[in-house]
Amino acid sequence: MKEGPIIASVAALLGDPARANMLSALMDGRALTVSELAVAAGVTVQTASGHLSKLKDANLVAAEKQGRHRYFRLSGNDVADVLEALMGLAERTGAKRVRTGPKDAALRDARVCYDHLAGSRSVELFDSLAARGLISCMDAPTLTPAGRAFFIGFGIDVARLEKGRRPLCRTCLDWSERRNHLAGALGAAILAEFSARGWVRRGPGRLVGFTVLGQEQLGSLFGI
Amino acid sequence: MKEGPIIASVAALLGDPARANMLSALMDGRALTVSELAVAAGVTVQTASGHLSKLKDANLVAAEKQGRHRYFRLSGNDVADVLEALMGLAERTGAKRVRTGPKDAALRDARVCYDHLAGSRSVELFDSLAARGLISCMDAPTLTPAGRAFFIGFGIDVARLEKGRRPLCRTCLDWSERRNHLAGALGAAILAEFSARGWVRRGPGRLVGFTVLGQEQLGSLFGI
DNA sequence: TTCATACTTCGACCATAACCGAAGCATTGC
DNA sequence: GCAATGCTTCGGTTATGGTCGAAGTATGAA
Repeated sequence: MKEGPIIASVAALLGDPARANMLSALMDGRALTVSELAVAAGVTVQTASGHLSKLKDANLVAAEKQGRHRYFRLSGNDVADVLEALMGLAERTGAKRVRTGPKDAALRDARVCYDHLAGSRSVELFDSLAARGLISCMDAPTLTPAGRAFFIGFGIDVARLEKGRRPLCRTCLDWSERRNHLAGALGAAILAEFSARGWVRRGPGRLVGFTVLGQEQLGSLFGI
Repeated sequence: MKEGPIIASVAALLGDPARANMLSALMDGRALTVSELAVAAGVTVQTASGHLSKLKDANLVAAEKQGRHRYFRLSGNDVADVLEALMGLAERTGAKRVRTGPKDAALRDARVCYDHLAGSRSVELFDSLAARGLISCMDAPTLTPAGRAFFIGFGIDVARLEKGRRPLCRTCLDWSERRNHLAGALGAAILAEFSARGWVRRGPGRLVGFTVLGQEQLGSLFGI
């Protein structure tokens, strides 16, 4: 029953403000350089470098060298998921937010969670997909034949996604809504397709805004 | 975008080995005294007392006084969920277990997650319920009319559960299986009923063992 | 080659907090 | 009442780790 320490080592890494800020900055799925992350965390580069090597040793982030830059990204979707879950817990237990910005409401509406959509719009989308029988849900959500046809028609190469190592459908507990939204390869592909169609536009950080076109299409296609 | 610190304060609390051990000990849903938790964490009572007041201030645990004892329990299911998620992440990223005990395999099979079942048996149960149309799944799992009838027949007072503040069905990401199992009021009620029927027996800590009767019934009722 | 940029390593400093011994309350039992 | 148990508070020690300045390495540009 000595599983305490195993979680402590990971949690301790997330428990430092500087590292937490860096990981938060990475939650939009982009890869950032050491200097960018240093700014995000409000520390010097050498401090950031030290933090990042610890995160790398723990496999929470992955590094990629490109010229004289070194790009860091989260090592996987599950890291983002845990961060979301921690935000939810912090919210529920009333950990005081340092400074609740004006972007907060917009973030609750729609944001990026690593590589897929999160926020109230995303939860509604999940509901709609399930209600229309495009997705069925066992222990993990599954794409129905109807859903498969729908998304192929929508322009998503479902067959390619299915070939990948990554599960097609996953649930992810939404930080602000405390309900599930769709993650996994399909979740990522949907965001990519929305973006390609000009339905959404990336804002600073994790922020995502739906365009007028996007709002219309979301309404007519999914009834949201 | 300063949401880093908000998660850092919670994560820092989980990041101390002594506190992590105490929280792990509480994951079986029981309430424990300060002295018991001190033993579990391997520290003196006064140290444990200090840790517990911090956890209490952060609303991660709740305290209840009974005579000269003070009982602590997790403040909610979501705390246990986050701990499970952290264990999953630690597992995936290869944080070395300090000492992988012989109970490990048994724990993967069936264990308690705060107040409901977790482990491979639990995931299989969820699958079976969904496959039989007793539960349908939108963003959160929902009890179907057939499922409602089934569980009433099973001896669970579904109406009473529905009246409570707590959601009837919830998913919880299984640490060992990395798939969802059933949580929420129904999940808790199922464990209670299994226990009352003598299908399962609590072992030390989070361990749960299925009795011979339980195995048979699980097979005939759910095909597991 | 020389310079500039991006990053890492080293060393020293400092603050936080984990820890325990000792003492102080509170509750129960005798 | 007095003793015993369970827990909390206080004080002092210790050490872990976050921080930055300075120096070192690697890559790219002039």
